[in-house]
Order: sequence, then C-alpha cells, then structure tokens
Amino acid sequence: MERDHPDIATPGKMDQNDVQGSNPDLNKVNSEPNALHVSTSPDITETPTEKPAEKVASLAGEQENQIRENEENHSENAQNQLVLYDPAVSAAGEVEPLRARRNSFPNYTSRVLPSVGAFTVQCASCFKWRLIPTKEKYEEIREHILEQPFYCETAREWRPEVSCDDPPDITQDGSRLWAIDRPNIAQPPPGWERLLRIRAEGGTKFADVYYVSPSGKRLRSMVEVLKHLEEHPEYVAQGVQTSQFSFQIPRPLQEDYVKKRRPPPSRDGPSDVNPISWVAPDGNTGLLLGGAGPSAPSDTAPLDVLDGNAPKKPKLMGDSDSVI
DNA sequence: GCCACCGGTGGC
DNA sequence: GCCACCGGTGGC
Repeated sequence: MERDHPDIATPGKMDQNDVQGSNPDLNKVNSEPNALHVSTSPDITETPTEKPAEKVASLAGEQENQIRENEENHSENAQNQLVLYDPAVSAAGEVEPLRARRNSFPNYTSRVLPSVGAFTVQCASCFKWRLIPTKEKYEEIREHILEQPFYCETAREWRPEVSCDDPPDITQDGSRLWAIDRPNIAQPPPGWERLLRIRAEGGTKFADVYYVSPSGKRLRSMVEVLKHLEEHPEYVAQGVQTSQFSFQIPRPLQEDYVKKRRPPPSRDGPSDVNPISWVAPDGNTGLLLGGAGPSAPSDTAPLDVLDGNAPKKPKLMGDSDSVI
C-alpha cells in the first residue's frame, strides 16, 4: 500500500462523469454491499490490425450505455465493488509483469481476458468509491465488511487526508466492467493466494477462483483443498482450515456478460434469445476489473465493498438473496 | 506434456 | 436457477 492508486483507476475521464454525484440513483446502488467491476477485454476479438488498447477503448464505449441504463433502472444492492482497470488502457505498470497470459499472442492479440485492475470499496456514508491499494488490503476489508463497514476515513490508513469531501476515486463511467463481489470472504491462509480469474465474455461462467498453496499447487475446488490438506498435514499443523477457503465468484453487472443457459426448446416460440432486451440489471455498483495484463499472478479482483450498512436495508445483502 | 481456460451438468 | 466440481483440450 503505499501508493495510492487513484491514478490507476483514473485513466481517463472517470472522474468527471461522476455518475454518482449527479445521479440520484446511484445512491441506491450504494446500498449494495459489494460490487466488482470487470473490464472486458475479451470481446475484443480479433482484428489483428488493431491494437488491444484501442479495442478495449472502443468496447468500453459501447458498454457505457448499457451500464448507464442499468444504473437508471436498477437499484439493487451491490455489495462489494471491485475495480479493475485495464492495463492496456491505463498503462499501468504496476502489478507484475509476470507471465503473459495465455491469450496474449505474440503480435496480435486475439483476445484478452479481463482481469481485475483495481479494488474499490464504497464508503458507507457518502457512497463514493475508494480504491484499495492492494489486493491484500481489499481482502482484509472484504472479510469483515458486514460487521465493519468501510468509510472514507478507513482509507486514511493509506491516504491520511482523505475524507468524504474528496471526490470519488473512481466512478462507473462505462469504461470498465463491474462485478459485485461477495462480502465476508475469509482471507486466505498466510502464504496462500486466492486468485480470481475472469473468463471471456459470452462464456458459460463469469469467473473462476482458485487457491495457490505455498508450494505452488493450484486448487480449484473445496474437494481439492481437502485432499491437498490431507496430503500435507503440515498445513493443518500450521492452522490452515477449510473455513479459510471460498470459491465464491463475483457477479458481473453486465447482465449479458455470461451466456444464458440454453434457451429452452420451445417449439414455436421464438426461442432465440433476444439480444437486446436487457433489462436493467442490477445496479451498477461495482467493481471494475481490468484487462489482463500485467497483472500478475494474481489477478484477482479487487473488491470494493460497499456499504454493508445501508441504512435502509437491514439485511445486508448478501447472501441470502443471492442473485436474482 | 502441462496447464489455463472453458463447457457442461448433477445436485441442491 | 445457481454453482461446485471436474473433464477436455488448445496453445504453449
């Protein structure tokens, strides 16, 4: 945490259109606990001639409208928001350059998967989004977001002067993909890493979570975790418990990011899905994920937590109402 | 041969 | 309808 990332997240114009500030609806959004935002680079499909960055940019533009609609129509609850930024766009060098992702081809990119670019959490009081400097800090906040709501003052740990009077660090301007994260997910055990991998748009699933053990083993389900712990009693001896693992994935705000499950074969009915009707999904709150990138090993997404305590709803979102 | 990513589905 | 889980495989 030393650097604030405001810069990261601000590539562009996001500050200006503060959707939040001017849009009353946003407040509603705030009542959502956490949201994640992902930027989709995936769509960027081919066109070898174009550069990734450009594509991303244009894509972002398209999404904007959609997002706005969502904002307007919906006011669901976002719980945690993550913001990711697309490295390609923002040029961030921050995170590690480590391995190139599988889809990054040598020259032309045929597709780039989105990755979490930044983590944000919404202030429970003013509802502005504050970027969280590191994934670890984000995970720490997320773990207790319901019992310990996040406020701008909380960010003073890394930004001494910040307060609700300051403009938001990031806003939903359509340049990123946002997703809603789940609140209260345990931090991974020391030495372990929880990775969130965003899948390409149009697939059957939004993302995958996996854990990397201290020895580098990737585990993709609780079953695998259990098995691995059995094979490595030393971890158990160190205090590692299954309750420290969660494979819950955030949900994209863009409703059609994930392909719907097969359209029921109705016989005459237009079984075809109509591409365009999306109704406003949920609020827009959320997180943004960025494009893949440099991000390294962990591309997880940052999350932002929003308020766990929205004045209005007594229950936080959560879980119970998952989705829908 | 490995493994990151994706699809598909059983079970709730 | 959702999601935990895992098989398959393209691309390295």
